[in-house]
Amino acid sequence: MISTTAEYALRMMIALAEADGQPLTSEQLAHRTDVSADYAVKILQQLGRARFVRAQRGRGGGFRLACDPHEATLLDLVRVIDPLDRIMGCPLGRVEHEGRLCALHASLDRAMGVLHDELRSLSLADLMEGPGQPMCANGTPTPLTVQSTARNGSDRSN
Amino acid sequence: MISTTAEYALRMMIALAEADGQPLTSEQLAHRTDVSADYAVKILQQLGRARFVRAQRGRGGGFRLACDPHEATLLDLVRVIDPLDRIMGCPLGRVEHEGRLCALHASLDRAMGVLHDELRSLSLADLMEGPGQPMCANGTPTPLTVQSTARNGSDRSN
DNA sequence: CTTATTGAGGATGCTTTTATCTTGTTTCAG
DNA sequence: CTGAAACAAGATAAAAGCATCCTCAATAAG
Repeated sequence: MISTTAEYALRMMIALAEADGQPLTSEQLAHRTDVSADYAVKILQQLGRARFVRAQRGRGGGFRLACDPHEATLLDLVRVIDPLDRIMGCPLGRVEHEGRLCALHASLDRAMGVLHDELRSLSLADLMEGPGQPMCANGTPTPLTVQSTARNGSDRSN
Repeated sequence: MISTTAEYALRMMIALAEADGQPLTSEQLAHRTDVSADYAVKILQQLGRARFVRAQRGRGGGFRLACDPHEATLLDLVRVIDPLDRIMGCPLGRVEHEGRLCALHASLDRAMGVLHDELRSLSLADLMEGPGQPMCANGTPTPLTVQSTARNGSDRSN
């Protein structure tokens, strides 16, 4: 659904938001979010070009949040990395489907729509954990493991 | 959101559903759905192993639908190709987040949940076009072009 | 000014996904 | 039985995503 790089970006944005204005070096961010230091820099550069963070070079430098955590939505942040585009016209270029997508693409676009809505409904501030609840990642390097659910309706235990 | 291979799979399943029981060769399917013939076979094999289609070898053979178009959901079909997994436990393996995901992963899982719901709400039959409305793909090879929407609420013109 | 610190950005390599190629097996017609 | 039609499956190749490495530029301390 979203790329691993996009998840890294979200983790680092959360870490920066929790740092509350204080600059963090790429090394610190990488360690806190369990992202490799080299790759973290690359992602932070993309976030910088999108104006979500500001970088300060040299001694005492680092990265600081450059947006209001209550304003920046998950959708905004994810889309810095993943296009996550709505389907605007027939991907196959069929003229008769312009302005009126076929059932397949209309459905896929609708799915993208609900995904957009969901990701837009949450801000960076919503993802900040309280002081006692550390974010998922603080220097515990572990392999990524994810499992599958069969066919259960909705199931939002949150 | 979903891979191009998954979209190919959906296109071919629609073409098979519209063929109404009549077997279609991989060549015919590839042509109708604008997928390369070689790659189409690979995807059809995956759909066959998942029991959504049945293959008949030899002269006069081809692929036939092996499921009820009203029963097979988009979710079922897409997941033959893309895992599209819910997040069951902390992807970073943090013990304190097992059974209770952190805000980030809870949110990403919720987004995956609404995507599941949306894709599960539609069946293969829902994607079949009427006789006058040909599916998006009938031998018009054109590059895939998709565009982006800025920040517009919901926007389900469907 | 020199040096240490820190981000910027290009080059490179590894892995996964996407796509193609080649060989084999099944099936039917003649 | 032979040959053509058609799927099966492994090997290979090309492209995209993920990750690392190296050199350069900016900044601050001494």
